[in-house]
Amino acid sequence: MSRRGQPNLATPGRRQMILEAALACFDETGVAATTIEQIRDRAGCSIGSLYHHFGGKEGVASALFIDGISDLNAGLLRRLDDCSNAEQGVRTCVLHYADWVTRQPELARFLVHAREINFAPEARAELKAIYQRHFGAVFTWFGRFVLRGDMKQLPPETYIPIISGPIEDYARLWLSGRTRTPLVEVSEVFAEAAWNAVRAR
Amino acid sequence: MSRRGQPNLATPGRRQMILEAALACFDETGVAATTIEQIRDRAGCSIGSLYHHFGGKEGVASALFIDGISDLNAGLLRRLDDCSNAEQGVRTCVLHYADWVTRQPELARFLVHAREINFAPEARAELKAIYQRHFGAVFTWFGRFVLRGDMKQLPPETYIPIISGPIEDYARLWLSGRTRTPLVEVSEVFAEAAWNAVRAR
Amino acid sequence: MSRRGQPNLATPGRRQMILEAALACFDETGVAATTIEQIRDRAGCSIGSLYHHFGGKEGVASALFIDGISDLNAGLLRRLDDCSNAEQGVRTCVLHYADWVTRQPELARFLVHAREINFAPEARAELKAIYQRHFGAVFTWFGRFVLRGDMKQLPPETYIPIISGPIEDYARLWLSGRTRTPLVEVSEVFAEAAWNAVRAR
Amino acid sequence: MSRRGQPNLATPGRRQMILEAALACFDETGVAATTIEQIRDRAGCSIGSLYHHFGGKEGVASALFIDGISDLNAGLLRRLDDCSNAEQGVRTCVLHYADWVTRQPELARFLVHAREINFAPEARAELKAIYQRHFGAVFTWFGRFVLRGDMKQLPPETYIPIISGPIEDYARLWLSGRTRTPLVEVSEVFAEAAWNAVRAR
DNA sequence: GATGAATGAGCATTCATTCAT
DNA sequence: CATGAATGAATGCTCATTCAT
Repeated sequence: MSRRGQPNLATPGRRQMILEAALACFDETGVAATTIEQIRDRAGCSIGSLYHHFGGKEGVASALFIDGISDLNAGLLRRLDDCSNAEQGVRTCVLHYADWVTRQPELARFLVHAREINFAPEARAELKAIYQRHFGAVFTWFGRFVLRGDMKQLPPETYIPIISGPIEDYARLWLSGRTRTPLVEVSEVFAEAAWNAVRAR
Repeated sequence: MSRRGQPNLATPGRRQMILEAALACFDETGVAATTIEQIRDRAGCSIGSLYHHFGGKEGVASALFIDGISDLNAGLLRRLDDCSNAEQGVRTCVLHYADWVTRQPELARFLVHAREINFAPEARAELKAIYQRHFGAVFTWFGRFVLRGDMKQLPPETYIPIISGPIEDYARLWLSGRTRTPLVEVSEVFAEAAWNAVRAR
Repeated sequence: MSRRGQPNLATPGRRQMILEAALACFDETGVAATTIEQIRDRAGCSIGSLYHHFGGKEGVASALFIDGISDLNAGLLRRLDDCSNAEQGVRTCVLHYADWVTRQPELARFLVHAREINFAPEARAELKAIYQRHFGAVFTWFGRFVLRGDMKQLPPETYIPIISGPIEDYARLWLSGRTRTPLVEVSEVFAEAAWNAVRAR
Repeated sequence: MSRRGQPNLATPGRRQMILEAALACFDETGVAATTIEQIRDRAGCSIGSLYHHFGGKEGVASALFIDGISDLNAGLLRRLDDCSNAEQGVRTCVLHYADWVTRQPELARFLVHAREINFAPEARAELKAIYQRHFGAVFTWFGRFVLRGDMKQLPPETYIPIISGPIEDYARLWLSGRTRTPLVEVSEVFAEAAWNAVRAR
């Protein structure tokens, strides 16, 4: 998942250390409130090094976000490959999100708060391309089941909120500590609700 | 809905002008990035005046947020009063949110981005009380229908994400300009999906 | 010569103190190399105050430059008023420059090094207007003597370099300490040379 | 004119490429504002290489300046060799400067802005020696005509400002784009003015 | 000779907040 | 209640310079 060839595969390398330090800081303090100095402290590198590699806080946040969203997306597409009907597909969307968030809550918290990030134009473009590719693949996957009559025919832009909205909402709740029931204990409920919301009758 | 006795009901007064200016600034620049100076410019008042009335930027944001959330909540409870069964109640939750966001998008955008606000302890306490009162009333309203078997029996903390998650997700999409289809054109779809997700079979 | 109404005529006021401190710093260290901190130290004010009044180093330099050039120009026009023929006018241009530079060498040094200043667009516009007004007046004054045949008819843009170039060149030399002979001791030589360069034969 | 023995006369070599890149940068951005990084970009070399050859930005600027001034001076002495009287000599000083500036405006612009350069002590010493040698030769050349009574007897330090000041002033004007009339079109005017300013009557 | 990652002192700038008028 | 000059801690960022490879 590393986005650039590393000169040395053995050591984690400055780049990776900075990314990890930044994620921890963002998670504790929020992206906006985190200072370059805090990241520098935690990564144990110099300010110059940080700028050399990422060009600033936004650069770090962008790299982190793009890596994270790419991993989340790739995981879903892999799991959809093993599904053979609409219900499995819908449930997988919900369950994969719950699993992924449970496994890496810091990164999840970061992605969820991403609204604060001021992406540079290039990062913005890269993100847009990633989204288009991903949602293109997802819609292609589900399209046949809608055509076949297994799923309701709905305005296209409503499928994602209907299927993923509730589990994302609950994940936000859990990530922020406002509920203690783990995601995995309720993910089946959300999977069931999602399927009921879009299945054809 | 005004939270403090006003010395003069006729004039909008400094207080209100500042709140309006702040909302516009928050909407354009984001809460964190908005400076006192920008609010001052727009409100046409002095820095001192702003501090006199609200004690700082967070004070303005808190007042705005509490007024907004109170209005949103009160509206829902009023409309639930006119409902007589579970399906009407569930649909009303979705439709009221869609209506309210459509009528005051700036305020909605502000509430949605509220994560950035650093509420003072008192404001935090006031908010908590408001939420408890509100959700207590809402759960009381729906409780009998669950007991009566009209709605599924689910883990309590999942009802709100399941019913409101999708429309809130879509509202975020629309408020940020990433979709052009107005909320009212799809709110029926979300109301239907919500009801299907929680109705008993 | 103060460019803004002062709230208090008795005290020099922060504004003026900052200008004086800045001139001293610019003179010792050069505009580019002078730091805000140095000006702040010398003026005995806070950083915020400096920004409040001038918006940064360039703002201070602009104000200083505009005040200085205005004073230099105004003095010349006043002295030209007392001249009644071309020779007196030409000599006055040279002698006034020499006198002015001798009287306020720090300010002169600053004006001469002004190339380094990064004027804000507004300051640039104000300067342009000042130059146009000044040189308009000067050319009007001399115009009749050219028409009358007292002075050579030359390409218009060559008069100023020919008349003022030598004394300005020498002033630069003297201001930088590369010659020790005071301006006043040689200004008659330059006045004579200037007149010989442009007089009609 | 190369100042160090080159290992290879055929290729322009890193050294020359860096000098050319630096001149272009200095011309566009000014010496003080140009960064090592910009020069590196343009020269297509590494930072290390730049330091290896010149020891830093000032080193590049010094080399450029010394090469430039040497070329300008040498050209004048060559042309003075062909002159046989005072008037020809004076006119040549003016015309040579105009020609040289016209032929290499970027280098001329750089020499004119040289005030910003922070020469190293050795460079400073080398420059001083160059100036002494040059002006010694020039004064020797002109000396006999002053003694012979062809030129006015003036304070020695005023000759250069009087003869060269106007054309240098105009060159600055033209190099900065504030006048559009080419130097060659007015250089005769300045040559004439210079001669009139110093000729004996 | 060439490379470029690493360094960190140094600087400009912002902005919330105070308080005398 | 209103004003806005004054404050200065906090922060982002630049850029010359070093040095191991």
